[in-house]
Amino acid sequence: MNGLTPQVWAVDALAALAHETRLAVFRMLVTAGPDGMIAGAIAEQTGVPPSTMSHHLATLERAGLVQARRESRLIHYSADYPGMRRLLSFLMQDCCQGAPEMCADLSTILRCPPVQSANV
Amino acid sequence: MNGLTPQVWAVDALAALAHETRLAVFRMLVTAGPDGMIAGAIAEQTGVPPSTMSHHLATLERAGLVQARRESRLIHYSADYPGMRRLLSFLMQDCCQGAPEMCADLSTILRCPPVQSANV
DNA sequence: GTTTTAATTCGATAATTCTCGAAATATAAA
DNA sequence: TTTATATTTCGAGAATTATCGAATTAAAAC
Repeated sequence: MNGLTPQVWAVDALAALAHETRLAVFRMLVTAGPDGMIAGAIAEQTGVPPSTMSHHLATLERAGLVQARRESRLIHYSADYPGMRRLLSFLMQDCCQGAPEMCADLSTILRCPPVQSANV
Repeated sequence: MNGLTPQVWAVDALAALAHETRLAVFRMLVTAGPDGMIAGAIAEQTGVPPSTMSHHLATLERAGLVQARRESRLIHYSADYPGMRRLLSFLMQDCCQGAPEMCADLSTILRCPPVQSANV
């Protein structure tokens, strides 16, 4: 998908989220929804200088966890849902081998509509 | 639970996994099951010197992702299932706000027994 | 007690990541 | 075309993390 093994990609994605500011930004962007937020607002709302924030956003983007979209002078950053889903799915499947002790029932604690499970 | 806010704890846990060697070790320990593996075997199997591995194991333990248990001279490390579950649950609930684009149906791709979902 | 084995801690260096002001780029408005 | 605004890239210092041999601790065997 991007020339990296799943492990290496996962390490990058985990590292991207393993930072107080970047984790906060990702959460903000999830809350902001598909339109996301413009770079300046992200920097301001977190109290981080624009150049520093730019690096953090680039890190998140390289990791496939956020997307940038230019709209005239403004750059909108938004959460990359498939990217995050890929990470969750890696952690549950590859990393945890789907072990029920870690993975079972996680859906039930979410506000996801309960799956009409295709029973085996 | 440990004097840290959930965010700070999550950052530590993510950072612990955001390393090629440590991610590989965690996966090994999940595969090894509840008995885990002794420190020496982990070091040998990954080709990392014991002192280096000791640091990595300590990092994973501090993050609540593995457990150490001494048995005479040997120290067994095993995956901390509740710890990992806490991380997954943080990522899905707090971080992703349970957004279906990221979280829905993740259980269905696992070998978890399908949940007898308590429909609303 | 001494020796042996397993693992950790120490200590010092190397490598990476973080931070942020200054300079550069991109786009639009005047 | 100049000016203004939004953002990034550059560059360099600070901080953190990684690595691993040597020394140390822990437990058992001799």
